[in-house]
Amino acid sequence: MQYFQHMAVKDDQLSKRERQAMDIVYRLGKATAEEIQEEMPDSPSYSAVRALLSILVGKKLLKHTRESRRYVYELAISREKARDTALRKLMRTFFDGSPGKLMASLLDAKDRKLPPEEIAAIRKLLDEQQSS
Amino acid sequence: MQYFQHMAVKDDQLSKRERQAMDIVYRLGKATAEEIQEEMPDSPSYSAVRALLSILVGKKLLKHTRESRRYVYELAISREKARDTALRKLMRTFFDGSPGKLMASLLDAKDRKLPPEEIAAIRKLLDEQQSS
DNA sequence: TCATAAATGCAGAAATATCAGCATTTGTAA
DNA sequence: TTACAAATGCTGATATTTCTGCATTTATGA
Repeated sequence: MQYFQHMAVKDDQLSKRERQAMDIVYRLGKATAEEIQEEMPDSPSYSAVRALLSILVGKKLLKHTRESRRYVYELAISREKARDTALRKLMRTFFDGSPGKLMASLLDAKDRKLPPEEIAAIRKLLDEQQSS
Repeated sequence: MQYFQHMAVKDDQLSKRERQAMDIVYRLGKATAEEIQEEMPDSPSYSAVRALLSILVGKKLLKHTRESRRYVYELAISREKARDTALRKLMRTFFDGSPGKLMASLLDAKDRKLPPEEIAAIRKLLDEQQSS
């Protein structure tokens, strides 16, 4: 297969295993093949994980740097950017693209309890939104 | 393949096309094969889409009901439940599982502006959280 | 009623993803 | 420097996913 040189592959174009691996790197920030293997559901062999990671590097979603004897894999784009993309997608899919609806859903959950200092922090952000 | 009768297949066990289709149904709530076909990236043939949807019905992720001549597909579990699952996963992957961090990120985006009535609604929810 | 258009059901071909195994390279420490 | 352990690179086998094509069923309206 031939990959685009200039643009990362879209999120919904990943195979099952590719997505599983990406989710792990999103969460960990950076990881070795071995760590990723451990985290993957129904852990594939080490060989299989490395093959998979090579594909993701080819797709420009990950980059790897050698650390002494082995590769460490990390995101090719910033975690913040990836996070924002994922957040937007979730909003679009489940909340009609409305951040307000998403927040309402977060606050509505009966089993979630925000610590007071986080509540205070959010109030502050709301003030800023309103005044700007 | 044999599917579990009692439990929906986990989110990270879906193939690329399966996930694309599910995302569309999550967004639309319910849809015909034709609508799903139109929404899918690199729209596959109508036949291919129906084959895919049959698999998802087999996996108990979708259910279909006949409406006059054709099937209409919809979620097997409530949209709200699916939404909550997705939200939790996003929190875990990108926000250390903290709803506060997620909200902060939503409010922090410079390009997003919440309408005043939504801000008010959120303040109200915060009050309730704090008093309960 | 019956011709027709529009949908389904299914079998298996084609494409893609996943994986294992092994030769090779690389770093380490004796 | 050299033996060894630990990693990579790569090829091709296997498994799964994706898709096509066609026979069949179903609703509609002339």
